[in-house]
This record gives sequence, structure tokens and C-alpha cells, in this order.
Amino acid sequence: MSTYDAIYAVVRQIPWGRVATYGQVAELAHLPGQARLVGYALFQMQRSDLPWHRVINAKGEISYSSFRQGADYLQRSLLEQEGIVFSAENKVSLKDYRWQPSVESLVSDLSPGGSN
DNA sequence: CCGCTGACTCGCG
DNA sequence: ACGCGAGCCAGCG
Repeated sequence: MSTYDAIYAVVRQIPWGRVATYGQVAELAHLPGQARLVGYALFQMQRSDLPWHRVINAKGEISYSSFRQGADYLQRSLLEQEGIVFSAENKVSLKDYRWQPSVESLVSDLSPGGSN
């Protein structure tokens, strides 16, 4: 199990209609503070079975890769198809759409009762 | 093996 | 509220 595989495993768990931040995915993948790796992992991955579009940055905005410059509308489109609404600033309400993983989804310790 | 790069995040001004 | 700089680590040449 590579580090990236752990990241992919977490991303794959993000349910339909929900989003997660890079930092959040990193923590769930047991890689606290390594939000960048999440982005890098998604950058390198080419599989289509991953809901990569459900991963956004901490600002609630979509992060685009330079080489995918033309697919900027794609991620937003995919999210909108899941019922996620974007604000006038092209941001999503993290407080409303952020995925809150259930304890069963987690492998080890986690503070129950997410204080949102 | 050393160094650069890259879908991030947080703190400060 | 926004821009800038520093810290993180894995993959590749």
C-alpha cells in the first residue's frame, strides 16, 4: 500500500453529493498536514474510477492543474450534477457540503461528534 | 542519491 | 478580505 494508494482509498469513499478538502483527505489517509500530497496524488492518477472532482481546496474553491487548464469547467460541472451549488464567487459552501465521514469508515481513532 | 516540482494550507501584514 | 512566504512529502531525471 503506497502512500498514494491510501489517498485514493479515501477519495473513493467520498459519497455522492459531498466534497472533501485536500487537508481532510490527507488526515483520513493518515497523512496529517500533507494536503499537498493529496493534490499531487490526484495530479498523477489517471484512473476514472476515482471521484477526484469531489476534492477541493480549503477555501471551497476548485483547484485546477496547469496541464488540465482546459478542464476547469469539468470539475464544477460534475459537482453541479451532484446537486452542489456554487456561489457567485465560484465557491461551494464547505459548511454544507463537506463530507463528514462516519466512524465506521475510519480505521482508527477519531474524535466522534464532528463539531461543525 | 540530490534537487526540482507540484490539484495545498496556514499565518501574518 | 487578499496577497505573499514557508513547510510538507513522494515521484522522477
